[in-house]
Amino acid sequence: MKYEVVRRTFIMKKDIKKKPTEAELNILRILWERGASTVREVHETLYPNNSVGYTTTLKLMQIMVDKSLTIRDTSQRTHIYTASLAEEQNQKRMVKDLLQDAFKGSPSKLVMQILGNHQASAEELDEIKALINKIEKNQ
Amino acid sequence: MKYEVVRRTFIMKKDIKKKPTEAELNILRILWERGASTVREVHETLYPNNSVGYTTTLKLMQIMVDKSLTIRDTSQRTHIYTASLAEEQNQKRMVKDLLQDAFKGSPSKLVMQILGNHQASAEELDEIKALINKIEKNQ
DNA sequence: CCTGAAATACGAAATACTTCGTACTAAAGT
DNA sequence: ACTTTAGTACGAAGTATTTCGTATTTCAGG
Repeated sequence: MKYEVVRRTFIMKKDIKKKPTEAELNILRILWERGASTVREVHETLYPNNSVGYTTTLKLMQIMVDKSLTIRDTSQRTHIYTASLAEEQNQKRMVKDLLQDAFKGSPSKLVMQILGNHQASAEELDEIKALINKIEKNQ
Repeated sequence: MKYEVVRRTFIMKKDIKKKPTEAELNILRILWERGASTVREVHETLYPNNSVGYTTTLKLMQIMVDKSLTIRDTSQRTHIYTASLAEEQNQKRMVKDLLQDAFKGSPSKLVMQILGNHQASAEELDEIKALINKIEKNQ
């Protein structure tokens, strides 16, 4: 029996998710924190003393729509933006990069560095230990 | 749009070491790995197939001297470069940034993310647990 | 309807980062 | 001494990213 191979060809220039730039990440952080927001809301949260102009934020957020980092609802005059990249996805990528770039791919070295340099509560430490125990059981 | 623009200009301390760029970090990695090296050594390690020109690497390493990211010994015709930023210092900064930028400053969240997504050996996990126990005793 | 505030659209300047070409210099081999 | 080779110096082109100015649009209040 022959199977018809149905190949869907996407012209997906727009769908390639490039790593967000520094400025884009700042905006994503606000969107993750606040949820769907207008340009003005993002702008005022990010630059309470207008250290950059409103149109700068606007432009950036428009670029992010092009790059598919955000989605926007244009049904009203004032557009509403939402992060399309999930916060967790981004965390995953950033950790992967850091691991690669600065810790020669060794997760344990990275973990030891964090624990050695940053305060965590007793509860948090226990939680981590519990996770380790769980991992050890499964492997 | 008429907004009163009130901008604040921050004047930065001059001796603050700026964060190395992507390309600079690539070079630093080689220097940390190999120790003191010539431009040619770094270049050939980094681009074994000459995907970028020699003078590009040279220029970058010269810029890094300006920024005090490296030190160089010019007593011989062929200069010898050394990383002035220690690898550990850099790791510390990068982790701090990641924590700040993507994990709302919560080290335990970050640790959990790493352990959940990256394979570590039983020995490494034990090592981490040992460290946690030590921390718990001291706090 | 008109006007003005508040929004979007968009080109382009400004800045930051990377790459390269060319000039020059010192050392080594002939 | 002369030529080749391997190095540095450095301006400037090429990209990527960020910022802004100006034009245009929409809507609400008089």
